[in-house]
Amino acid sequence: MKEDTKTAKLGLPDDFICFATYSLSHAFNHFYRPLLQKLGLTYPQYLVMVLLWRGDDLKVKDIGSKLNLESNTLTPMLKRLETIGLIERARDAQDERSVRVTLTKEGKQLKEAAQTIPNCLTEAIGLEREEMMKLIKTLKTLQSKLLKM
Amino acid sequence: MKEDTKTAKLGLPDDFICFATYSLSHAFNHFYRPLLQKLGLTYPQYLVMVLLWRGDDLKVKDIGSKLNLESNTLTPMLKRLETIGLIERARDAQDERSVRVTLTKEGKQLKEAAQTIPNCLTEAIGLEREEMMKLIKTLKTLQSKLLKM
DNA sequence: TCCTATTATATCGTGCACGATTAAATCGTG
DNA sequence: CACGATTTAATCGTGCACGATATAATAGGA
Repeated sequence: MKEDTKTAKLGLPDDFICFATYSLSHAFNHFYRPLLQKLGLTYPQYLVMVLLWRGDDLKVKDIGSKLNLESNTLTPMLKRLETIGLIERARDAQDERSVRVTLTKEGKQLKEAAQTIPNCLTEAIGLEREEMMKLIKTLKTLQSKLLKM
Repeated sequence: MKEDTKTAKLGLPDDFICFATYSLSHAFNHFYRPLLQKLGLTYPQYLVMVLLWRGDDLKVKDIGSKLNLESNTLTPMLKRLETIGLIERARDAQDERSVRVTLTKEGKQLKEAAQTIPNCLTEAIGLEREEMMKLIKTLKTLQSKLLKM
């Protein structure tokens, strides 16, 4: 594209990488939207469901630390997932401060319908697994450096 | 709640590149927030300002195509930038469908205060220029594949 | 025990993301 | 020239992101 020459000329690669990430993040959102619409999920809701499919019965705190989100974002989101009948929320009997999140029968069943999604992505981007893992590692390294500041 | 538990041990599926991007995008947000707070800008607002600092007088459409955003997001955001006195919005005399966005004197002056931000990022991530350009190219390739679906 | 600090979740306000829709200007073709 | 199609912004509703704050439960120490 034209903006390549434009930005390169101005010598702001550092700005440019935040542009690239910002843009790519939206692109993933665009890509997933139609697939997730069939499941009745938004993208962040899908991430929560993936976590629960991998290990049911998580505290809000657990979900938050894995997705880097806090209760101000998660509480309303989990309430929506509860409203549509995919999860249940209940105070932990041992520690009433915590809320435990568990899958309902419907929530567990949805996993089947979601199985094809990762394959759709793999086909779309057409990267070898090893190449992809390398890229992911690079992105994670970058992220940890940013958050350490 | 230190970063090591937030990033290094992110319990997300390692083979989901979308998770890494999602997380990295938020990490950029976290990184920029305190720096931008001094300028009175949010992260998306900063991206718009960077575009305008690179080349003043852009149509809403131009900004949108570079940031992958549309008028439903941009119009309110640009109005806020106008309210705080950094930009001006005016219909294009040649084509009244378009709105041209230009920097005010204050908007141009803010560029000086923003000059240090890219250096902060460069120091934080510690990547060689060439390595960075390579990564950016990879991200852009990925994005174009996703959007082609 | 009581008191204070910490922890976990919830609430509120502002701003961004985006599908759907609307309205107006312009374009293209007959 | 006329008129339907396209283009460009704006508007609306819902959901997410997040700082600030509130509330209740628990932990730890004097």
